[in-house]
Amino acid sequence: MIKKIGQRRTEQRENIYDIIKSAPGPLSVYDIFRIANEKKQTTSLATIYRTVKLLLENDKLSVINLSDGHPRYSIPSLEHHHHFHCKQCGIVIEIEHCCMHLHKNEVDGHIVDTHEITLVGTCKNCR
Amino acid sequence: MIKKIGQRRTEQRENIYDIIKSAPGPLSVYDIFRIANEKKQTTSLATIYRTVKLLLENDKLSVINLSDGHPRYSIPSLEHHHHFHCKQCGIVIEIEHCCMHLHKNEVDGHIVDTHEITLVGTCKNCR
DNA sequence: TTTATATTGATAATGAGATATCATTATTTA
DNA sequence: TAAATAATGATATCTCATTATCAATATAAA
Repeated sequence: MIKKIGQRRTEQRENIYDIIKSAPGPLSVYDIFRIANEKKQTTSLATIYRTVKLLLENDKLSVINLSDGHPRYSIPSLEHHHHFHCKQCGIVIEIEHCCMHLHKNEVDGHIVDTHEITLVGTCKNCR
Repeated sequence: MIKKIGQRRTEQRENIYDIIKSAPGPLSVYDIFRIANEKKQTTSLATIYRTVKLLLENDKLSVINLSDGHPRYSIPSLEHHHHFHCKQCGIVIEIEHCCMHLHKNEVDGHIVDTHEITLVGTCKNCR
């Protein structure tokens, strides 16, 4: 249960936040929409976009961008972690381990074919 | 110089391929457009899109997707490598080293603030 | 050099994600 | 409970990357 989202507490916003919070990994807008429908919760896409934007502006969500072009949102966590992206079903799952375990082709029961690493910072020309 | 792109050899396609080949890292469509303009080469955006698509279909290019939503293209290389993404200027540079060097906050003179790792494969539910 | 046609450039059209609109509904405060 | 107004839902609109169109041009083969 989050303290406050926006100026009024609404069922839709609570539901959206809870869906993101209880997911095993970051969710896209359509993931949230689908899960809400499965739970028989009435939530329009417009409200999901509005709520996600609101949560982002208040630093209550973090974003990751994978290769499929759909940003995914999750509750920010202090722990350093990475993601597993299933090519078959598209699910994204948080991985506790860091890069030193990459030599194994299996993590938490998932088969790892490849990995993508992007270092982010300031290049030597911009220093 | 590439052997053949499409059915006819054109200056525009040669130029586009050369721009990608001589870049320090993968380029977006607009990167290519900008560089072509800087070189006083006449190349329309449509032709860049067409040429990139053509090269992709013939496995002469590989793609990476970063967090800004603009796919970037480079000549495929056999070596396993990763990318450095500058938050300031947006440039993407190939990095020779792999994950075991991530404990350093500097690579090739670039300052590394964070890194993003995505493992790609088949999740245990899809096995 | 001529002919056939692949390619280009300019621009209109498309498509999809995200946002804006606005009447209706729900929430908060008095 | 009533009043004020924030939020929702349905949908129109916007934005922007990408694709399609088509006349003009460039390339390759005869």
